[in-house]
Amino acid sequence: MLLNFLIRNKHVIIYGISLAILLFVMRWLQLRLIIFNHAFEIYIAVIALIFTGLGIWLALKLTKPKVEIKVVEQVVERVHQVENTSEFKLNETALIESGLSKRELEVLELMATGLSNQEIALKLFVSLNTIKTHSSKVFEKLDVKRRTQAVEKAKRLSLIP
Amino acid sequence: MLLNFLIRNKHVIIYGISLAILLFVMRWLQLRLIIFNHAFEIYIAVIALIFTGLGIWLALKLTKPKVEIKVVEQVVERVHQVENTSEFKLNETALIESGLSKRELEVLELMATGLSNQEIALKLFVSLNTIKTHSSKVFEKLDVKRRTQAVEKAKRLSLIP
DNA sequence: TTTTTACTCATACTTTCGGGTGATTTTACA
DNA sequence: TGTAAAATCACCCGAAAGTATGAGTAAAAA
Repeated sequence: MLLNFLIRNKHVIIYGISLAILLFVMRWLQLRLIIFNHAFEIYIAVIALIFTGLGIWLALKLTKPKVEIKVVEQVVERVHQVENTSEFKLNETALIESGLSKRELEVLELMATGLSNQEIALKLFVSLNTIKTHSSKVFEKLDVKRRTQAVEKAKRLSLIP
Repeated sequence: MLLNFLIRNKHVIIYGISLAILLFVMRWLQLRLIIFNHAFEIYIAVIALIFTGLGIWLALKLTKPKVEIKVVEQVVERVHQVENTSEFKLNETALIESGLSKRELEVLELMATGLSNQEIALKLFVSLNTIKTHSSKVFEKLDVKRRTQAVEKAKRLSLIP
C-alpha cells in the first residue's frame, strides 16, 4: 500500500523534506547575506558542513552492525579466570546461555566502563528510556539487582573483559 | 616530523583540499549557471548531495568496521575450580598515591563485589551515612563520579583484584 | 599538649537507578 | 505473509546513590 511505502521509507522522506526546507531557508537567508563580501563562500561552507554532518548522521544511523552469533556445537562449560594480559576470549557458551542480545551485551560493556545510563544513551544514539529497558533486561537475564553486580558477574563469566 | 603529521592527518587534509577545490569549481560554475532559472537551487542541491556523500564516506571510513562473531566449535577443557591461586598483587605505590585510607579501601572492595551501600553498612556495622561519606571520599580520591567507575579504575590500578 | 587525620554520623537535597507497564517499530524467519 | 523476537520509547514511582555541610570522637603525629 501507499501508506506502507511511506512508512518504510520514512528516513528517506524525512531526509528529502529536510533538504527542501533547508534549501528554502538558505534561499531566504541569501537575501540578507548577499550584502556582505564573501557571503557566498560562507554560505556554501555552511551548507557543506551541515550536509557533511547529515551524511555522517545518516551513515551512522543506517549502518547496521552485522553481528551474527552462530552456534554449531557446545562442548563443555566452566569458566576459567586466567589472569588475562590483553587477551580476552569471549565465553560464547556462557553468552548463549545467558540469553543476552547483541544490544544488551553492548550496553553491558559500556556499563562496565562506568558510564551512566544517560551517557550510554548518548553514545548509542538512543533515548535514556531505551537504555533503561536494556539494562533492566540485562539484570534480569544475569539474575542480579544492580549494575555493579551485573558487571562483576559478566566479568566472571567472561562475557566482557 | 612534519611528514608524519601529514600522513597521520591524511583524511582531514584531503577533506580540506577537496572542500577548497569544490568551492573554487562551484564559484566558477556559478558564472554560467546563474543565467538559468533555479540555477541556484540546483547548485545548492549538488553541493548538498556531494557533501552528504562525503559525510557518509567519512563516517564509513573513520568508523571501525563492524564485528562479526562466529562460533564454530568450542574445545574447552574442563577447568575445575582451580579458581584463583590468588595471584593478586596489590599495587602499594598506587594505593599510597591515591591517598585512600584503610576503611575507604575496604568499602571500595565491597563495592566491587556489587554490594549496595546499605549492605556494606550492615557488613561493617556502621551506618548508611558513614558508607556514603566513605564512598564519596573514594570517588573524590579516585577522581570519578560513580561507583562503577571507581571499581573499574581501582581494578586498573590494581588496588583491588 | 596541641594539631592533624581517620572514622563516625546526621540532615537535607538532587540525581540516577531500577521496576513495572504498555506501546510501536524493525527485523528475522518459518 | 504472518508471527515472534528484538529494539525502541514513554511515563510513573519508589529506592538507591551521590552531594553538601556540619559535627563529635579517638588515635597518631607534631
